[in-house]
Amino acid sequence: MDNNVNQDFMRSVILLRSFSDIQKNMMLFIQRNATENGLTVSQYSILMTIIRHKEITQKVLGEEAFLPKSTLSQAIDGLVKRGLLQRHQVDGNRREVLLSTSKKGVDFIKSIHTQEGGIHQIFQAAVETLTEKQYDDLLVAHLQLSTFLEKYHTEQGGLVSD
Amino acid sequence: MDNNVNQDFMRSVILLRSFSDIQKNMMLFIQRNATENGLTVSQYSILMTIIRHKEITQKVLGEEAFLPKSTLSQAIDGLVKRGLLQRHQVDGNRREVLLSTSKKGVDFIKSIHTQEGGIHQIFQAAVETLTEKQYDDLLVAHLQLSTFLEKYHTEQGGLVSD
DNA sequence: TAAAAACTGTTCCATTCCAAACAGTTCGTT
DNA sequence: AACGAACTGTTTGGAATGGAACAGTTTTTA
Repeated sequence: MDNNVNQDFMRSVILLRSFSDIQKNMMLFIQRNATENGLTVSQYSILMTIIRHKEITQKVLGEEAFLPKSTLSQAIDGLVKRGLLQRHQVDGNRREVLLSTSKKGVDFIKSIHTQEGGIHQIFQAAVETLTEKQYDDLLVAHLQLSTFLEKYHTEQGGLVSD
Repeated sequence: MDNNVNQDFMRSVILLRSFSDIQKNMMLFIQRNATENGLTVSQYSILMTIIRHKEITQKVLGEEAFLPKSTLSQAIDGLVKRGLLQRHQVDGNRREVLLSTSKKGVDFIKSIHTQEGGIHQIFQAAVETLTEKQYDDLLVAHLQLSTFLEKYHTEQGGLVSD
């Protein structure tokens, strides 16, 4: 019988939906939160990524934020024009562009973090309903899944030949 | 000291990133999987939602798939033109539209499910790296978070006044 | 040290997305 | 029944997205 096969399949579908539900719920908050602050979701991602680095090249930023370079280039343009980011040239490298947040940018990001009803506030409240153990287990399981998925990407498109 | 406040905040940020990582990894697969089959991501979502119902109205479909009705209307148009979905009128209700999959649609969805290197195949392999307990705990924790987030939505925009 | 290849970022444009305006239908009130 | 409000789905128009072509820079190869 293919009962096992079918059951494995169902387990995967159920978990996929579970992620999907959370993801879409979060996206609604993020989209609203971004729009309220005059940002696109891409720009929001960029800011949240860049804040974790002092400086970062566009290339690395694109990898971390999972954004195609064309989108990145345009989104950054908007942020620079608003004075939230700065572009630098690196000495001895006229190809790569270094990005960093301006004072104004840092303040702006902080204000988003603490915004009433923003994704960060709400998600923090949500996390507080979890026990320590639940939280830790969750991170471990997520990392396990993430690592697996990432491995498949690097195998260029998930095509595995023997 | 606000050490605790800060720590709570960090915990939430870390988990948010953890979800974000998985989400973006999954999106890469889904996007590729959709494009390969000539679908937009919205259309992909629609098909995956509709397959779990025999019939569904556009309104309900929109709620389950978290898609705005304008996007929905156009995405469905494409699917109907490709002969994957059918629109029906309900007797005694000339406003709502009932949607269902055609035979061709069902076959199409099945073929996506079993596609080599598709999100379903890869995610299933990923899920198999989890123990039963990890899997069950994951679902519980997700549901807990999902429920919390959903509650905030219905509170129309997360604004809570006393 | 040329020429070719690879690499980083920009520009272009066709497609997709979604808020808002709209059209038609149903419900509620009088 | 008639009016207005609410509801479901479509159309419209402007913005966001991302693949592909491109421009300039650096590295590799011959």
